[in-house]
Amino acid sequence: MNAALELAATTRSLASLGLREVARQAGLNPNTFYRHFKDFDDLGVAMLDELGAELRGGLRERRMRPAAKGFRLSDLSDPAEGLAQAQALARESVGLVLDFVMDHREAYIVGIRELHGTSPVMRKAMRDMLEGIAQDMTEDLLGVLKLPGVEHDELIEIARVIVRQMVFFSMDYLEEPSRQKQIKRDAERFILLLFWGAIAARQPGLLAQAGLKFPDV
Amino acid sequence: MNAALELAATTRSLASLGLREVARQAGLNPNTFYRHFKDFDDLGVAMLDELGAELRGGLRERRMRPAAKGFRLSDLSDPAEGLAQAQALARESVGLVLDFVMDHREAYIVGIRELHGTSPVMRKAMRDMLEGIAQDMTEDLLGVLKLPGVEHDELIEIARVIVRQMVFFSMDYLEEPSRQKQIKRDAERFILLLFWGAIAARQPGLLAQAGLKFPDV
DNA sequence: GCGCGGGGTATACAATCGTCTACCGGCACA
DNA sequence: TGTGCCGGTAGACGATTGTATACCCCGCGC
Repeated sequence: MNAALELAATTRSLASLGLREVARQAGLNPNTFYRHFKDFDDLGVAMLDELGAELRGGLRERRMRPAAKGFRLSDLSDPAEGLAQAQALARESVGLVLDFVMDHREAYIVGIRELHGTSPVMRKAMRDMLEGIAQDMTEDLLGVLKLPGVEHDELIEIARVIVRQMVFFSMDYLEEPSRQKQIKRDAERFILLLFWGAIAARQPGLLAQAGLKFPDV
Repeated sequence: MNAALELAATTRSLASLGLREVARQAGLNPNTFYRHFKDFDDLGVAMLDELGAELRGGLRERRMRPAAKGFRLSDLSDPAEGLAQAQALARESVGLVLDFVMDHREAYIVGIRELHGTSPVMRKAMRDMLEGIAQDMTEDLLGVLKLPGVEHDELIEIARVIVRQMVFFSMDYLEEPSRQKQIKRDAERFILLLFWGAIAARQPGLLAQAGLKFPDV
């Protein structure tokens, strides 16, 4: 698996790897590959299991860190408070994801490639992992902050959108080191815009005074 | 180019195509390839130029269609009116993109694959095209609707985010035909949430009454 | 009338590929 | 004490690949 990652980091595609190639890199006989994996998909899934678990676990853990925990408040009805928490949480989570991708540069790039890649198996595995992260995020958010009137079903939709958008932000972050601060800012802002929209959309009375009504899509 | 597209639609990756393979499919001699393209990147860019122009042009054209034009109002200061327009425009544009990807299924899938693919050249070409679409969208939006207080710089940020998110929505749309109505709804809702957030964030007086203030990121 | 170059072809080359069959050492376990 | 099997090896197979060299024909411009 290490050999495959090293090769993919330069060749930059798992599917395009030859099994002889990785065997050579690993200093093993080509046939030995079959002793461990039946497919290249098999290898890919195994790698994703490792790295994916690390990312997902890391995200959860860091969401529970002091910095985040400091914002844990019990049920609060003040929307402004909720928004302030959302901001802090967004900043924490964005920083965390971007740190992770910097720490696992090659693995991350290779992984993202598989997200729209050739193998249906890998595509599904990647999607499932992103979905899992979105689920985690929803759960954590529900526990940590109360966005007034925003329920689970709505929150997970938002979480999915955030996770997917972070794929792009992360790629930019890796590929344009000079713009990293700016990108981080944009990502945070994007998330807040969504929360802001979600809160406002569910507070009809709040904006009704101005003649505004969120369209019922 | 047709041969390459046909092959990529089944093999589903441009980079993984062999030049002998496409030559065979095209009924030509392998070496003939070199008479037209020096690289596979070269071929890819040529294909993207064709299809990309069609998508981009189609989008602009359909944004100017009667259905969209009906919503063209001159400078209006009523935010509610702006939001209603935004909704109609979002619906029109989403429908348009999703129609296009349905009409160019294979080409679209192949293209998206290159967005995070192996070749730096193709990646850049794809990014540039998406950026172009975002620019178009910004321009059109500025012409058609006035979101109070939302300026060009802010709008293009939103446009970029929308375009990228539509990449995912489109893939879902293609791969889960049974959920198409739902996906279309989600996409529209996502866009509205953004606009909603943008409007609200720029109307401090509007929500200040409720003690809300959009954080200054 | 001639040259030349653009599009197309034929053949050949060395590499690499995935897979098949067969062999082997060691460890677990009966 | 023996027997399986797990991880690793060796060699060979036919297929396919990218590219190099060389030949070809048609049409256009001088």
